[in-house]
Amino acid sequence: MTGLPHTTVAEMIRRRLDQLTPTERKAALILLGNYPVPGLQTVAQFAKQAGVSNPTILRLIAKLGFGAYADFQQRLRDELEARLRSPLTKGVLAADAKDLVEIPAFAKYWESVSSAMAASMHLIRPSEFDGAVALLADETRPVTILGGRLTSSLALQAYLHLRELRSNVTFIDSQTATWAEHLLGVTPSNTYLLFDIRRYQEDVVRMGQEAAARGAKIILFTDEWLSPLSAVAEHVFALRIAVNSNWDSFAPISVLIEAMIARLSALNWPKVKARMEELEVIRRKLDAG
Amino acid sequence: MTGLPHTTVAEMIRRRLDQLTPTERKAALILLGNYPVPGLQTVAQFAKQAGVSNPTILRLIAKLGFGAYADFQQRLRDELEARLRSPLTKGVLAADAKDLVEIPAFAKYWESVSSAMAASMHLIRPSEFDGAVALLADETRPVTILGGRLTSSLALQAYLHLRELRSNVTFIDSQTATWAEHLLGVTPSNTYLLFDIRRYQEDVVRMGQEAAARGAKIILFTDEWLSPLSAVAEHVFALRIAVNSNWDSFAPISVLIEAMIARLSALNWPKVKARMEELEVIRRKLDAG
DNA sequence: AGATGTCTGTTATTTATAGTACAGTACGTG
DNA sequence: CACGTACTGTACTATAAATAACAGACATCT
Repeated sequence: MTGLPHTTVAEMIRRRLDQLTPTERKAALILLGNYPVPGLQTVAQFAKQAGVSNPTILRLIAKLGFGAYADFQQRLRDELEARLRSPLTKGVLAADAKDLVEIPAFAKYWESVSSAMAASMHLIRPSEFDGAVALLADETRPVTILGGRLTSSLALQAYLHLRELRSNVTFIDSQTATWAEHLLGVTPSNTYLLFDIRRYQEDVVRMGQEAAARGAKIILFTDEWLSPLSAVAEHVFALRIAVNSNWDSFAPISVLIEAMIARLSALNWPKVKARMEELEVIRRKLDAG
Repeated sequence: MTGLPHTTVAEMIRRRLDQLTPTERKAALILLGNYPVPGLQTVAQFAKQAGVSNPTILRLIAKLGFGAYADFQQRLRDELEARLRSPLTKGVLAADAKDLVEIPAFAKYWESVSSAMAASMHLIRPSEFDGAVALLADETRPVTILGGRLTSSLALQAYLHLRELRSNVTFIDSQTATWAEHLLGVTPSNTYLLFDIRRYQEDVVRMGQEAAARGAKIILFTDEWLSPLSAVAEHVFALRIAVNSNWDSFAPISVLIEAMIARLSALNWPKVKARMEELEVIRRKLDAG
């Protein structure tokens, strides 16, 4: 996370290539050829791959200015991380380092969120995603959406978008008093979209369990520590939401919702388009009147 | 070098993620988050980065089927080499996408959101960010939050979090009938937090203009095409929300909200902490009663 | 041709790393 | 409430690694 050196190891080598002895150069070229993988091996492995002896490698990295082989490897890993980092933060850090400007608070947070998002993406199984989308696409299945104290903004996001795409979508608000009535009509043909992250909210959990008991299929959005609801849910999406803050980030979950909406919308676009146009007409009428 | 195994370590982890113990999962997620760099470190470094103990790492890689940590690292290096050989266009995504027969829908969307977020980050001026945070931090200024038809989920997110941090926060819901009354009490000591993206919603715009006319300071979250409200707003955050979908992504705006919350929360943590603890006590009392 | 300096590999030493055994903790179960 | 089980970290050991010291080979210059 700290500021990266301006020059890469590869550059350092290229600059001093003619100052190296023949065997050292041999090793250096092997490194550049498959950069930076050979340098991530042990000295012995690197040496063997280059066809030189152990100390030659050590002398090479010493000439490059490293005090120890471990330092050299650390530098390679830092470079690699910066290079593989999601496009999100790639440019930012370099630019800020160049300007010698202190990284603003939001940029640090941004970076943290981006890595949570990258990690989260790997936690989604494509089949699970498709399964959930299929459930949501089925207009014969009413969809009910519910979130916790904080996550209800996510629930609302899902609701506001989903209702543009299809009918039979219900949002359950925070007024727990009304929840019992919602449960009354639950049958196995219901789909529940639930949001529950740490610290898991008892009433939401109970609500989900009851819905599941009545046969409803549940799609759950939770964190890596898994809401108790994961036991009864048909589809569980456990994302990485811990970030560099006292608060969890909703971004990964939010993006997953959007991805589902995008997919849903793309899958039956003609139908969705027709619906939205109709909606538009009605809205205009209401506004005019 | 012989043919590489078809499954990557990342894939293996994803498949068995639910069979891992909590701490093992923690380590696994760290690896996936900066894949594959953490795994190229020593066991001790990896463990420290993940905040787990040495043996946990070893148990993890044992569960993945590796006989020794060295084997595990060798596999990571092999993957990395194969991956870097082909033109590295899109970092992690591209490489992992190759593993799968075809890039899953959500991965494409993810990529698109990532670049929108990266672009958005550059559109934020640090001074503007600090200014807005300062406004929100000022408890003598009541904060009113309002969003449009779809963006009200963002408004709700801001509201739910902000009210944890400070008092005097109001959320205006979509019932336009009540809006006039909200305007009645507006003075120059009011702060309005508004969300308005294309296609800009007339009623929200009018509401903001009227509040501005009465002296309220306005913080506006909008898109790069700028809501008409930007003319009257004190602080304007114009982010890039267009993505590879029929719908705009809320993620950049959402992350900006979170960044502000995080900043606010960090700036006066003792006070915030005290408030949250008090809230917790009250909530428990209500639940019990 | 002999001597000197440079380069390189082999062997020995030391450091730190991976791996193991064990014990404490928390959690669920009878 | 006691028991058993699963999980996790601490302390230790064996091992493999990096590094240092040494010696031979080669080339170059006097």
